[in-house]
Amino acid sequence: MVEPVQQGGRGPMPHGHVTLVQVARRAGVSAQSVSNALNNPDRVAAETRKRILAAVEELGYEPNLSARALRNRSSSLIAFKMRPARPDKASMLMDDFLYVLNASAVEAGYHLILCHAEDGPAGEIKAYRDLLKKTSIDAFVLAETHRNDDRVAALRSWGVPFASFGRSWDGDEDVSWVDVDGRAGTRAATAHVAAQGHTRIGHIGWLAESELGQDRREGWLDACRERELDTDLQAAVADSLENGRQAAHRMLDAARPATALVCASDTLALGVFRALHERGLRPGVDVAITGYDDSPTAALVSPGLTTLRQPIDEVARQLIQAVDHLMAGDPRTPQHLLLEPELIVRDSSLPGRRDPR
Amino acid sequence: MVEPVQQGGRGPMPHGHVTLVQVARRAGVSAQSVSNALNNPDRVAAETRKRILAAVEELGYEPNLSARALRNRSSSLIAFKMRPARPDKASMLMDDFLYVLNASAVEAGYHLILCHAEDGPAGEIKAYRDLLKKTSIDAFVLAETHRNDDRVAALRSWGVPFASFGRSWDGDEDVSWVDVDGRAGTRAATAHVAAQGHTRIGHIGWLAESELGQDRREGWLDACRERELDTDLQAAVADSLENGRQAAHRMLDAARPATALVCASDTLALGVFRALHERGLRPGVDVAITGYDDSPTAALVSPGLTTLRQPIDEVARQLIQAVDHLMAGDPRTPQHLLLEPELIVRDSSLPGRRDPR
DNA sequence: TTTGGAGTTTTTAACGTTAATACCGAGCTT
DNA sequence: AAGCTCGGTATTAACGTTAAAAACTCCAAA
Repeated sequence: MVEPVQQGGRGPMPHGHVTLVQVARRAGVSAQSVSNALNNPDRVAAETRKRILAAVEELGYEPNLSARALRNRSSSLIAFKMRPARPDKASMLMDDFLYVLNASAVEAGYHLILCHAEDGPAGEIKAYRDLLKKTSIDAFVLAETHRNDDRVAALRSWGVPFASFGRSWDGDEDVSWVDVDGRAGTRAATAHVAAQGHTRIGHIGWLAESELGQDRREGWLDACRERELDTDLQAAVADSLENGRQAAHRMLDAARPATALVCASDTLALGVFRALHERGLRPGVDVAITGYDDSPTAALVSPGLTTLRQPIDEVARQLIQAVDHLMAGDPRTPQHLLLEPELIVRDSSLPGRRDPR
Repeated sequence: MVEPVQQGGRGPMPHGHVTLVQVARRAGVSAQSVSNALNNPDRVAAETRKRILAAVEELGYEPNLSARALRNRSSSLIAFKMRPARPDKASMLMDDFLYVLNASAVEAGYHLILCHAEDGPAGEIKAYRDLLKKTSIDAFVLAETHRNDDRVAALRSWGVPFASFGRSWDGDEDVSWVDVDGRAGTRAATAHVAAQGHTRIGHIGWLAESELGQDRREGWLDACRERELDTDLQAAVADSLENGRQAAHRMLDAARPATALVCASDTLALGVFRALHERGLRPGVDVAITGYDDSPTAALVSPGLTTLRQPIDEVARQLIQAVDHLMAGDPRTPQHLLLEPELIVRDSSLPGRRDPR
């Protein structure tokens, strides 16, 4: 594919692909020695190695991954499956996550290949299997694990290394995962509004089936209990703007209405914004609001939305490190890593200063 | 990598990878005949072919892509480079684009592999080159092309098929591209607010260097001229919330202030929201606003932001089709395809109905 | 002088696939 | 009957790499 290129200056650029054999000829050794010089440096004499590396440099040699994959059954590919973007959601940072995941993968000497599956969990497993059949994949990265995740079972039964963004909710110690402490995050958000003097703090969270939602709810409960505040204002709904809006109306219509609403997502929080808008109330000034995720939207709305920023960059980096360790047979694996989200305070939770202009 | 799996029911699932030779043995033919049965059906007798396909089915054979890549110098991989997500921007739909790009790629028998480059344009080209050196890539998909794009020159000089999201601004007819008609979109948005009776319509657009920004500005100019409206209210700024905010203040402070603002991005439009918020004015009711992109945020803010939705799903599909055609040596290539964005009308551009509740 | 390594390098073979070629028999032509 | 074409199939070789084994060199120990 790569044709003769006038790369301008800087050494001769030979045409076509440079192979081991060409490097070997140049250095006056066998192909195997070149391979060894690169992969098992201690097997070649220092002097020879220097000569070989010079030749590698000079010819701009890069090992061919297909050949290597064929021979070694390891492709230096890490697979990841994206979800379809739901239009309603406040953009899930997938974007950024994927970028860093890829960057980290490349840095560690891998490449990211995307996986695609049409339908539900069974389809996803089939997709993994098909991918494995046709091109050896070194490892998988999973996202959004849930209780009794079939994907985990499948990958494990195939003996393929993987790490998941999302802890193993069924307490399976044998899985490498990285996750964000939603409970601590929500507790921090709740503590923050409590510190503003609020005592009627409602929580708009996800359905009870959602482990993630339950985790976040616990944080709110923790903070309320620590302060002996009421915990009667809570909603468990599916994640959508409309549900957030309706839940907010309910909590503001209550006999003793909420003065602050802690939400399990930015999407829900923006639903609260809408409800306030409809009632002629002002976010922050009249009712304190916090979201979760620090989606791009949170920074862009007026007033800005107080929210929790997940360290997704770090999550991505650690996931790659985790699979890398797994592949290297690191004895300290499996790794478990629970990261803290960061509270980003904006005007939606602050009573004061309006119209800075 | 794939270990013995109890797949439960449905035929014997042999362990390890199934190879051509195994299928051949099962069907009582040579390996080459199996290969032909799959790749050159007309070279084998119908009867034999049937027997072979049965064996393929039965054993669940999938050709090994590494071996194929090695032999054919074609990997069925399509490479795409993501940009880092800019925090300030209203999420660029990359998410969705990438999802559909991958889905289409898989549907067409390819896989998407992500590319990573640290620094600017030179780094990107180097990344492409490195990738090509180590694993044959069938094609590239580029995004955000600009005038005199070095990447285009490089890929062409290497003879690698590629298609770009973004027309060839320098009028190079020899490139396959898919793009969205920003001019038509902005014209439609401007016409829409004009139809609401606005006559002082300002435009907040991007810097003149940006071909994309210039294209969108033309649409606004078109619509204004068609109606003989003033075109004195315009700003050319970098894409950020803050710039949008400042530009809006300027246009509202003018001797004859704007009553409607057509923006080149949702990010800028949200800057306008903020400016109005600071002035105690209401989007839609007091000043009509339109954005561009239909980012998730546009639907979530209150009031909803009128904006232009790019058919990115279609763009992604067409890009894959374009590279597919290129690889197939389709004589109708290169393809050029200019798609129309869709105006999404929300309350930010409508005077009436407040507080539906 | 032989033996035995240790250290270094080369040779061989294989990973799974497919283009190119060789082979084979049936049906033609001359 | 010899020669030819042709549809169908099998054989060979090669893509670039690396594990495994073989070979060679040098030197210390027996």
